Amino acid sequence: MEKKATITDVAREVGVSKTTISRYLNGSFEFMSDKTRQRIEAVIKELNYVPNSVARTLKSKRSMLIGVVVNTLRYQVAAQTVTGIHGVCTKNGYGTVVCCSDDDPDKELQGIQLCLNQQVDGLIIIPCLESPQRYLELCQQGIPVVLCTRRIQDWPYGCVYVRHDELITSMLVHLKEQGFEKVRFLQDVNNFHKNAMADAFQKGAEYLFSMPPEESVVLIGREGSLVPEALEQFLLEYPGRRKAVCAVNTHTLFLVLKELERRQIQIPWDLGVCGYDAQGWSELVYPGISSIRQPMDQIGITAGEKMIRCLQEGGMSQGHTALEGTLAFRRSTRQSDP
Amino acid sequence: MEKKATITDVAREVGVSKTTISRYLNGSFEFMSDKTRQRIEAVIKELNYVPNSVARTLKSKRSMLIGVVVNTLRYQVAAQTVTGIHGVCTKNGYGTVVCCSDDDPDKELQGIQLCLNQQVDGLIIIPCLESPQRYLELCQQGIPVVLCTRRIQDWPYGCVYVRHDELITSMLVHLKEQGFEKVRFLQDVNNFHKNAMADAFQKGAEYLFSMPPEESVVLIGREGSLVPEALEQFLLEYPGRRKAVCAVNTHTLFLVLKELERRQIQIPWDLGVCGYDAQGWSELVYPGISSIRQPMDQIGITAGEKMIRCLQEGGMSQGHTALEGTLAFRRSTRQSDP
DNA sequence: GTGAAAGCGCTAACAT
DNA sequence: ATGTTAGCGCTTTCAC
Repeated sequence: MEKKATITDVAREVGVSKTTISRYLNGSFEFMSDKTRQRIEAVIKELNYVPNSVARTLKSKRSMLIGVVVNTLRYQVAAQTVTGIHGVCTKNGYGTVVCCSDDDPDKELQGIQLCLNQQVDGLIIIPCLESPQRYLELCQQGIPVVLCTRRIQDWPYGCVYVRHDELITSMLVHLKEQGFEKVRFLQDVNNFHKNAMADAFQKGAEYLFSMPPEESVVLIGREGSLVPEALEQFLLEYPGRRKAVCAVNTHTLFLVLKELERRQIQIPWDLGVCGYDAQGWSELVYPGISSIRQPMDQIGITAGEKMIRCLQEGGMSQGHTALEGTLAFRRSTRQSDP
Repeated sequence: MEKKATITDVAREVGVSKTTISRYLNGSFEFMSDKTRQRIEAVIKELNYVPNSVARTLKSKRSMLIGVVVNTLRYQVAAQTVTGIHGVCTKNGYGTVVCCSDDDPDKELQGIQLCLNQQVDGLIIIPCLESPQRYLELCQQGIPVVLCTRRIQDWPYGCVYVRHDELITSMLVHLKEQGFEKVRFLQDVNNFHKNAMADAFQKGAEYLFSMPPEESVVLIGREGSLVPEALEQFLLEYPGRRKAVCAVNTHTLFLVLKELERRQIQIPWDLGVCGYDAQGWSELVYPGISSIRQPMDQIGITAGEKMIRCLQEGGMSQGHTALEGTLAFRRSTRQSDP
């Protein structure tokens, strides 16, 4: 367990000052003799020297680290986004510090602070707060921030999101076309992002199905424990009408399908079903479940690229990028043939 | 954009030396007057002072950071493990630096080095190499290492894994009992972990089904592009015999089911199907797919706890923990009733 | 009980 | 082309 070599060791061995070594490390060999350069190169290899980035960060205020604060890693959705971010960062020589907020504002703050404390050069956040204030303050401190996945009003810097309102509206139009008469959105928790989705749903349901807002959305809880009740109730409501539910995320969709199978509800006869699906399994579930899919990895990649760009150019991140999701219409929302 | 307060600011404001503040920060108030302590407390709050952990790390060689190097984040499996690790670390005041190896030994090394460079206090790794050497060297450098998910021979320190051989064997016994006569394991890539699983399958297939090893396993590629061919071939082989396939992971299982649906193959009549499933969707796919499930979050939690413990006690990580996976036998591997 | 002083390993003026 | 010097913000002997 030999001590790791430091810049001093290298300097001594080469016979120059630390400054010269530091210059070499930072790529300013413009005014450096070829001989010195080669000598340094050799000694570094020989001593197996790796610059200590903690010391480097302390002095230079640049850590080559990017902070990533996400709501969760548990589900495919965020994990893939992180994968995308991570890939881009690594490719550009940046490391990542990943924190989870669990959609708790306090935890989010802790995560952000942990990152700041590590002197991250930038922050990519899936925000759990609707108000941009907290994130704006970061920018005022000079830390570039890219927001992703969730859309925040009045955010003047870079962000990447998916147009859920369009996706949801298209799905509603499809349901209408297929002859459904009443619809219900199964929302798990009350956060601004899910609320925005529910909102789009309510608007569409009001316009297309003449449903009052309070009738088109139901909350089923973080773990989806209320899914059975929610379904039971919707099945009893509007007797004789053709009804369809839309699940807010993969997990909810899964629970819905499980419950419907348990109760032997016939899809789409007794009930039409659609929802967000990150994995594609909905395609395989009888009779083929219509789904909404977001390009998660693309969100991550785009967010990462935005961050890298603004880091290279200096300044804040820029530009809102709206990514397209995709809809798959399958037999679970067809009223025609089984 | 006010400058962040430093220990010097606090010391000046309180009217003591940096040393005293440092003592306060490190919790050695034993020899400190109550008055001083309270005064410091107040000033810290007033100045909104947060100790700079980079400086702290540089001096003390402890970063309160744990490095996590996983093969991927793309899939549920690893992402949940990371979630588990992250939760435990955060709870104990540690941050995490996450790196992906993509199962590439070079990238893994890069990840490890990035972590070391950030002076992580410990490393939790899903190893992509079968040989313990690289990981042992870390320990020799004094960095505690916990290996997880994949089992490495001759690893004397802490590790957490699942007994895949038992799970696979049980599944094979089940297949035998259900009257299947030939089986095939669909492996995606050739790494030591997947090979160990394939190995267990081959052993079991030889013993229970009298199949030579080369007949019981087939490689279908990282993206599973060979799934159609593999299935086609297996369906043609052993005419008249009852056959079943077992997929090495969720993605492969998904592809298998998709292809079988496309070809209108009747499960389990034409072919029995089972495999690893991380999400539970297999339950919903007709006719109910038998599955193997690993307790991913538990792996992460256990690994995290092992790390924390050895960090608190000083010394290396200890103990092999084998976690139990779970089997679900469903109609996709029943020969009796549909 | 508290403080002075010497760094940790590196960078960045400012020389030369 | 290269070196001198003064720190970054903190910890840690050792001294009082």
